[in-house]
Amino acid sequence: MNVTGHTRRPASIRDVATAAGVSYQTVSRVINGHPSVKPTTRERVLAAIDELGFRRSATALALASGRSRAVTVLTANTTHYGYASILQGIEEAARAESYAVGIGVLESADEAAIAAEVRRAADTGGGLIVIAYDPAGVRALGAVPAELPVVGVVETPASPPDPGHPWVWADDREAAYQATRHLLSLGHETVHYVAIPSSTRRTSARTSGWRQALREAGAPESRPVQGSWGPAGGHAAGRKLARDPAVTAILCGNDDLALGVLRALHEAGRSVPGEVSVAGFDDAPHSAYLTPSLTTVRLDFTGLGRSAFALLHGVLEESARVDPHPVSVPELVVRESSGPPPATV
Amino acid sequence: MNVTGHTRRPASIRDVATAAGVSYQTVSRVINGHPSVKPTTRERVLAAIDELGFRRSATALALASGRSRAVTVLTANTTHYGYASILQGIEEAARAESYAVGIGVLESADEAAIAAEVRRAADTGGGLIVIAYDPAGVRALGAVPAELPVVGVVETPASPPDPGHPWVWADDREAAYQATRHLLSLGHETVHYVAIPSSTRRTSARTSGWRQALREAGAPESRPVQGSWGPAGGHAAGRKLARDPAVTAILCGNDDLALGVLRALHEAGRSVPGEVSVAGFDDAPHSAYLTPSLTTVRLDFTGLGRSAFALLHGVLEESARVDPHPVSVPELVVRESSGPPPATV
DNA sequence: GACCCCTATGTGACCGGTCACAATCCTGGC
DNA sequence: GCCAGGATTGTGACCGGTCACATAGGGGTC
Repeated sequence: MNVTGHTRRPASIRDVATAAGVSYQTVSRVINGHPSVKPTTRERVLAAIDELGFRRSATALALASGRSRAVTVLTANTTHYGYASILQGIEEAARAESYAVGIGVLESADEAAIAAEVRRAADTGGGLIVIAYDPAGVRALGAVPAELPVVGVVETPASPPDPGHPWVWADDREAAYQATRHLLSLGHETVHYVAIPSSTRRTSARTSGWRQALREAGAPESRPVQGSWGPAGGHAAGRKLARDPAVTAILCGNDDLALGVLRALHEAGRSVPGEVSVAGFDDAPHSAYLTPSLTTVRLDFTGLGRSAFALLHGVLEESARVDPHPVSVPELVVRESSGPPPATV
Repeated sequence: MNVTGHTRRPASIRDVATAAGVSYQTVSRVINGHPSVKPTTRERVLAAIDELGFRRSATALALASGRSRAVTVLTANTTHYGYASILQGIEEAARAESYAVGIGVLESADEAAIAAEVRRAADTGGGLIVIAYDPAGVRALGAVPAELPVVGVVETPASPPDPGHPWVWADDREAAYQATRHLLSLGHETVHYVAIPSSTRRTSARTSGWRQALREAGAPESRPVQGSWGPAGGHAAGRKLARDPAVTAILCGNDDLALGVLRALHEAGRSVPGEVSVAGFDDAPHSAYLTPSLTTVRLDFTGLGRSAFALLHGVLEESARVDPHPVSVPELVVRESSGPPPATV
């Protein structure tokens, strides 16, 4: 029955209190579901709340109680498929717990800029989730003050930049291992690798999974070709590889790189999968519709995001602690872009 | 010189005040750059701030002053290229003005769910930007209470769902018009259209731009084929169109749809652009690397996001009002997927 | 009937800032 | 030397909630 007219200041608990003829504390008890409130009183208060259109101020709640029910996600990018999916997963889980989701983009990998961004995020209050798949993210994770509740979404669980912080990860190493084994099992002598920018100075999880598969098979190892995140990087790398007739199988650090590689091979007149097999990483939505459709490894980014939030939620609230390090299992998706090597050598 | 040890409560302005030997109000004046503070005093306060590592609480600021320096972006999706790019643009502009960016995903188009999400966003305080490219977004924009500062990113400026709210838009109509003209100019008798889900019950801006070009050229008009957002929808639509030998040119509502169409044509054995020309919409990063590379219309989504924020910023703060309805000019990008129709009919 | 405990409710202080107003200091003009 | 008036600085109340503690009524129990 909200027949109010003018744009006026929203109702506070004191407004509700006077309307219901009780004290503000009683109103507070009602909205918090405190047990010892007489049913009739509760009814009266609820009616007043309804009539005045009262909504509890998140700001005041945060200030008074300390707990803010908010997460800020720090990421280097929002447009890449993997990042965007993780974000979507976080948002989904956060919404279910009625947490607010904030986002901060780490535009530059510059120490000072990152520190500033981390401070800004910290000012917001609440928890932090840092997507640390790239140098900027890794630095940001490292720059988070120890007392702040934070969860990292990392590439390599073996080397968390800051041991005090919990993290989630997808098993990239296993995924790369599987993809490489798949290519080797088709008969390729070896597999070349086009890498995404490494998150650390050391080799990435994807790189080491690839290498491990080669070693186990006794296949010759080549240096990974350094790519970027997008198709342009893959295209450049693909041009180099296309010139080498010995190259018959290429694993790419993500599907966008693979797309660029595919294009470069096409331009060089090398057929896929006839002459060269290509495998991607991530199973982006478009990969199934490329021509040739792309063999890749599917990772559950959305689930990863949800896990990250669940973990943070556990850190923030005593209530439901969760399994510290959930791992999603990668799934090899074989499509048209991979096949046996050319018959004769 | 922050040699503090334990994890203790962050410093407040009163802590700074006692440390500097002044009143809390003076500290407030210093952090707000108020002119009438004696330089020596200011120095002392700044030193204390530095030493205690003081950071002004955004929460307390918001509560006390009312202004919250925050934007919440409401969107149906974060993973699609266009949406993600708009978001990135908003974040970029917001960061420059040191605004916090929140995000809420409209998972369902259900009225109640949307209303709940809008309320949640409103609770956060600050401004709202609603990406109203789809039914969920349009509804959300409509559900925003009149007193809330909000900017819509809409598809069709002609019919803003709520006239009270300002909006920005990219000239989708012009873009579709250009793309259609391009295909017609190559000699195609007509152009078929695979549509994205319309944001309104009426036809979308893209649809009407396409139709206008057909009318002006006196080309026969067909009913738009209803697609979805992703490549799967395009694939389904493409299969239908591939069966009709009269179809020689297809415009798609976005690049993902075009990808699906391309794939369907390939599977049906119809060559692109030999037998059929295809054009997309948006110029997603991967479109240049497809085979054939995709003719499309580039839209400056990031710029659109920046404009949206600028507009909201103007609404929120008296200071710098901006040009109410900035429009970015679409740019036709001709690539391999479009060409003249087959020689004989 | 005194005593105790539990239920139901109210009161004052506080979270960390801002705002409006009062109080003090200093300086120039006459 | 006195006073107006701007420059500086301080005080109390408030934003909208929460928290810790006090207060008033009922039942039991002995």
